[in-house]
Amino acid sequence: MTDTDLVRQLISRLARLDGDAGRSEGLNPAQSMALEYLARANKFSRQPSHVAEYMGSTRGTISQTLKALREKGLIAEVRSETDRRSVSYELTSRGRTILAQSNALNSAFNELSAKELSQLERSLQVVLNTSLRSNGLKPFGVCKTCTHFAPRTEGGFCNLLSLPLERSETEKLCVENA
Amino acid sequence: MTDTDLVRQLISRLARLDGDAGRSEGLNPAQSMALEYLARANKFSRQPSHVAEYMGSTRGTISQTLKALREKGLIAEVRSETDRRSVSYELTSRGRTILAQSNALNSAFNELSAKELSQLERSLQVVLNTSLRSNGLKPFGVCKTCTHFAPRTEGGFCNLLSLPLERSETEKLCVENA
DNA sequence: TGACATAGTATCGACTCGAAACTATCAGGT
DNA sequence: ACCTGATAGTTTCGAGTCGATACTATGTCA
Repeated sequence: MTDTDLVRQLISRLARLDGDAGRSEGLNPAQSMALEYLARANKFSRQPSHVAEYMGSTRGTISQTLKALREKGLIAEVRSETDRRSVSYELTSRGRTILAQSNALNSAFNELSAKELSQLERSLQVVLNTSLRSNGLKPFGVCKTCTHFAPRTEGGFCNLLSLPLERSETEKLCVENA
Repeated sequence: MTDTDLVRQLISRLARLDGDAGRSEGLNPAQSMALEYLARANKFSRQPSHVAEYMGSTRGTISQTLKALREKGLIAEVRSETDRRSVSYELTSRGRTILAQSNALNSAFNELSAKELSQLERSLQVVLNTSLRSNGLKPFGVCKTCTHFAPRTEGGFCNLLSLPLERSETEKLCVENA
């Protein structure tokens, strides 16, 4: 029983508590996670394959999860105009409402000081990025932190997609983040 | 998008990566967690109802999970001699082998210094205990940290069960921990 | 000897999950 | 224009989770 084993088990238990929070709203952990991802991802990163990559799952599985969320009226399909195979999802107003309600774990974090919380965030981020890299998975960081991002007075610019970004976009998750 | 939301999402992603580690051994996250719990719990805390409490699940669900682990030959049933309803489980040698192999996330923690790791452990423990308390769940801490524990030169003594504890027992999880 | 609590199991329906097969669409080369 | 192959999503399968409910067997207390 090492220290890292202990931390791993703490993380597992916390994730279970957190995932169970959405159950009262009729969501299981996978559905909560997909909904949260869609809420945080930018408009280039809301396709089924992106959700699958983020969650470390397969397109087939995520197809089912998105179908469940769609039938519950929490997300809506947006078809691409340039690629007729491509589908994107966005939260309905009901989806946003549900999401805001399922944050049971949040109050527990108040026990930590602002400094402890930011230290916690940094440590978890380091461990996550290392694991993702060693498993060949994408980081899905926010635009601001990306190597393709160039800051502008208002918002920024993505050098990979050659597109200007509004300020709100720069806070969102992106598949292309590197 | 608050800081606590971010930390929650980091925890979810890490837990998924960690849970998936056992899949190559043919275990799903729930099975991994139950196996890890049984490996860490003391002999008074290895009954199906204890596993259910630890995992925040129901006896019915855990009954199925334990059945799967039993059929895979990773745990063995031990019937109580004093209460014929009661069943307890312990790891087989095969179970211990499998458990030792499924620790994919561990190397990522090497990125953190010893100090950062212990700080991380402390913060997570605080948040977990707060959440558990506010949800009316048991902490499942190790004997050493329990209010019923009295240290002795070799091991200790449990004032609740009025039983001496070997040194190795004092490092194990207990249902009665308070 | 009840009445009731407790330990565990079985079953149901909705869902996850990986794997594999499948459809539709797009892109490159000839 | 045509064929080939890649890509985006969906469907289906079997094993399993999960909560809820109903069930059996055993223990406890009056």
